[in-house]
Amino acid sequence: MFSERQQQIIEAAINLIAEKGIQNLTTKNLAKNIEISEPALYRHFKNKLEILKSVLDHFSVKMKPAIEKLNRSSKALDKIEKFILEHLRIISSNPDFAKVIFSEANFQNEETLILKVNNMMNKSHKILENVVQSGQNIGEIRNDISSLSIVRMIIGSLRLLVTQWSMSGMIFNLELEGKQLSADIEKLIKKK
Amino acid sequence: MFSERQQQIIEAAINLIAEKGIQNLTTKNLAKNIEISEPALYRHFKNKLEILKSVLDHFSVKMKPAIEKLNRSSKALDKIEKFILEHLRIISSNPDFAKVIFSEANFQNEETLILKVNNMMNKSHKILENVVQSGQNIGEIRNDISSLSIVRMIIGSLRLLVTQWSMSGMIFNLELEGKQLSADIEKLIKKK
DNA sequence: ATTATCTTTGTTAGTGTTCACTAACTTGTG
DNA sequence: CACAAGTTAGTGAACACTAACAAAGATAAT
Repeated sequence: MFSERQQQIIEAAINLIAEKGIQNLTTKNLAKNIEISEPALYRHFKNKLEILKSVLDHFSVKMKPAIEKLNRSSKALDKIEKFILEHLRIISSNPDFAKVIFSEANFQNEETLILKVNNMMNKSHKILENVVQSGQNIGEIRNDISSLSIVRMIIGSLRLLVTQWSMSGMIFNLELEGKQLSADIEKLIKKK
Repeated sequence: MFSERQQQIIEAAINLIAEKGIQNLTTKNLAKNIEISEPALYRHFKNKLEILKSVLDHFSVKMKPAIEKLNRSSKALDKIEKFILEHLRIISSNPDFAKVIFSEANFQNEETLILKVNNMMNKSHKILENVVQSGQNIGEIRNDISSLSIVRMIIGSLRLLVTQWSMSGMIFNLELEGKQLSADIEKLIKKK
């Protein structure tokens, strides 16, 4: 799909965003980062917007395993734990991703980018909601609480954890902290 | 503290950010919005950074009641409910705030702005953590779960709810949805 | 096998636009 | 007549992007 040069550009773009935010992503910085001239970028992407779209696609591909691995578990609670830990594992080993996630909101101006981000978010929310609902149906998860609230708490706390990790300069072990969070969530929503 | 003109500029800045994101906040747009010339802005603020700082200060002042009202309740669970509902009430009646919250992350580049945002967040997190901990101590809140996890779930789901409300174009009733969330959180963390 | 041509990927130099901000001057008010 | 608050005109810097040309390899005709 993407040529080597294109991948190089995408990765450089992510680096630049992670370093100093989205406003650090300029064609000048991008070109300097991979040591080609600025116009050479336009041999590989139509314009800057296409680069940003490709960053999101790259992002979405890298995050895929976090959802695909869910089916390997049979229990709902195990799936939820995997959902949390796999997300954190991927972010942990691609720390730049954490910063790009927060820049998402900065993409506000471009209609197509907003749509892309919304679709990505909605997709994983729906998958998790299905897991929670079927867990409630088979009596694994308490059903005196709406699945929507449970999903909001899981994804909300997950996102906040990543935010805190990123803003703290990544000083704590994200995956370890995630295990604690995951265990606590399980305690709360498990049906006794 | 702020002159009338300064307040007018701050409010216009928030409008612009809410409308099309932080990159929509230009001196040109700001001037046009309040129908003065661009240089006139500099009679009231040293530069654009000072305007952004003032936006955050304005924000912080407006959000204050959400925390100050906590003391009127005696029970921890009531305080948590108030924490959630007051935040949502303020955001609900100042819808532009929701968008500005997400632009927070875009302030990345300016050291002083990051500090301001971090301080604001940390302050309310700590207050809520104290509420949770004393609730655990007096046996109102279950203590088989760390207060950190509980706080993360409350604030995480609160932020996500606001994000979803804002991204959906504010199509649902934020306060109503907040009541549901608050009730569900209470069910989960209440000691029986 | 050699030559001719096309395509890909790069370069240097420069475009117009937008940005935050300033200089210098003006006007209204106490 | 001092001062606060406005104006018009314009600054250099940064931005995304383009025009024109160069080099090198692949393809194809002779």
